[in-house]
Formats: sequence, structure tokens, C-alpha cells
Amino acid sequence: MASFKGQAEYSVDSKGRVAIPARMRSALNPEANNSFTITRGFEQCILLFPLDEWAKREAEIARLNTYQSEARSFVRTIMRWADEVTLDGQGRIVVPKSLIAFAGLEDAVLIIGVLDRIEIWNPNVFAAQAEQEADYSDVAERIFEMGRDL
Amino acid sequence: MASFKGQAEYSVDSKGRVAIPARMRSALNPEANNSFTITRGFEQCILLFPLDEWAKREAEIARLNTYQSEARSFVRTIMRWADEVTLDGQGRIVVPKSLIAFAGLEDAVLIIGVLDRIEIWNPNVFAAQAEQEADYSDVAERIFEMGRDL
DNA sequence: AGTCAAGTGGGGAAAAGTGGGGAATATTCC
DNA sequence: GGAATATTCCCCACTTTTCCCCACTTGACT
Repeated sequence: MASFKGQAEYSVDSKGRVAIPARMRSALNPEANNSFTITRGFEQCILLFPLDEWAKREAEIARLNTYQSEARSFVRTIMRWADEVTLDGQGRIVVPKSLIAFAGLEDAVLIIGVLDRIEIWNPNVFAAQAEQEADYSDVAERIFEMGRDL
Repeated sequence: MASFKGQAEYSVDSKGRVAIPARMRSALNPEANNSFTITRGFEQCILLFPLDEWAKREAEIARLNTYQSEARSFVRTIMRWADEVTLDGQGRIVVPKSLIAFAGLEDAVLIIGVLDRIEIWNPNVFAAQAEQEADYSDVAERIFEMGRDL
């Protein structure tokens, strides 16, 4: 599995292009074919999954029973936002307009590497939501029930 | 299996033609022969299945026990609405009038790629029904019991 | 100082979406 | 049966968007 880490603040140009940090590009498997599946996150941000990583997720989704109305609507929502993007010669992707609107992207973006995915945020949206989050160390204690060090 | 994804808002012209997004067209198998089976969905929308994909569904449907009245009525409804359409030179299909009426299509349509099928909606109808749905992330937690990210 | 890699910006060719005309085929109505 | 009308299908033309390529700037490292 690719392991993305780190953050960077880059710009969005007038064509909706966003450069992917060289560090993260070099973490891609060859099987990803320099491409990502781009989609929305649960929070107001955009997610990038390398193609090989996404294939696994999609296989799980495809297993759901679409004769069930809730599953059907769930699959629809996921796939609706998903799209495939490929790095251009300069290491950029074009972000679909619907996702730019969803994430509220303007001139600048915050790009964060999070293990198997890359997140793209409007820096202001990120700051606002980070404020509302519970304290980092409290959350850590809760997630790792024993409160053991990290 | 074809893997349709993404959304687009296109127009319906006076002849009932709707363009299929290039992204989705290129996801078609050659066996689909540039053709779809078009039918109604469970919700108020139109469904497009590539011909090869539809063949599998039809095989499933044919296996149902038609000595059961519910199954009989189900099969009848599906097949009643089904029709075959082929892409024209510009990548469009002609939507049968009965389906335009069923889905309440006007000038604009929302086209959504949902794995093995393409859905065509009146954007207003879609928005209205999306409102009624449970929160995306709640559903996700329920469907994937562990609530792991997607 | 010079080289190289990384990020940024823009121009132009190609593709995609939209609209409409007209021939071929069907349908309806005397 | 045949003419009038409607429908379907194929093709062409226009506009917008997308994609690919080239060029510039900046900062790091030698």
C-alpha cells in the first residue's frame, strides 16, 4: 500500500489544476498508472486514491445488494462523486468542477498525505473544522483505549 | 464489468436525444456494441445497462419462478419498460417517449455513473429525493460495520 | 554561479457537446 | 392504393471544453 504523509499548500489555477507534491507522486505504485480516483470525503474535502488502491474499494462496493434501497442509494452517492484523473506532464491533476464546488476550493489548497489517500482542502475550511475537533491527545486516548503512547 | 462513475449535467434536445459522457462511453466493453438496454429504475429515473451487462441480468430474471404472482408482476414490469438504444455518431441516444414521461425529463438531465449502470435523472427530481435520504456517513457506518473510511 | 527539480501559467490542437437539415422509412388518412 | 404527414436516422456545422505541450520562476544543491 502506498503510504502518503506530510502536507503542502499549493495553488489552484484558472483551469482547476492542482499539483500533487513530488513526495507523494513518488510514493505511487507503478500499477496506479499515474492515476487516481478522485472523490468526496465525509468531511468537506476531496480524496485521492491511487487507482490500484481504489480498485479494492470498488470491489467491496460492487458486492452490495442493489435490490436494497439503502445500499442502492449509498452506491449511487459514492460513485456519483467519483472520477478518474491522471497526472499531466507537470505532475498535476484537473479537479472536476463539481468537486471544486463541493470542497469550496478557491485559489489555494491544503494537500495532506494520509496513509492510503491524499486529501485536498480549502485551507480555511480545514482550519475551521480543525478548531471544532476535540483535542488531539484526548482523541488519541479514546481511539487507542489504553491511552498508550504513540 | 464496466465501471461507470462520475456525474454530468447535459441537455435533452427537441428530438429526445441525450449525450452520454465520453468518460462513460469509453468504459463500455466492445461486446456492448455501443448499445444499451434502457429501462426504468426503482426510483424515478432511467437506467442504462450496456448490452453485455444486461444479458446477465436478463438471465437472472428469466430464472425467477413465474408461477409466483409477485415474480410474474416484477418480470412484467421490468420487461415492459425495457428497450434497446444505440449511440449515434455523436455519442447520443434517443430516449423513448414513455421513459421521458416516466422520469419527468425536461431540458436538462443529470447523468450519473453507478458501477454497472448509468442513471438519467431530472435534476430537480434527484435533488428532491436526495434530500430525503439519510446522512451519507451514517449510512456508510451502518453498511460497512466498522465505519472505515471510503 | 550553474544546474536541476519542482511548481506555475498559458497557447493551440483536438475532442466533446449541441443543434439542426434533409433523405429514407413509417404511418395515417382519404 | 396512393398521397400527405409524421418519424427516424444519418450527416454536417458550430461552440465550448479538454488535453498536451512549451516556457518561465523559484529555490535547493553542487
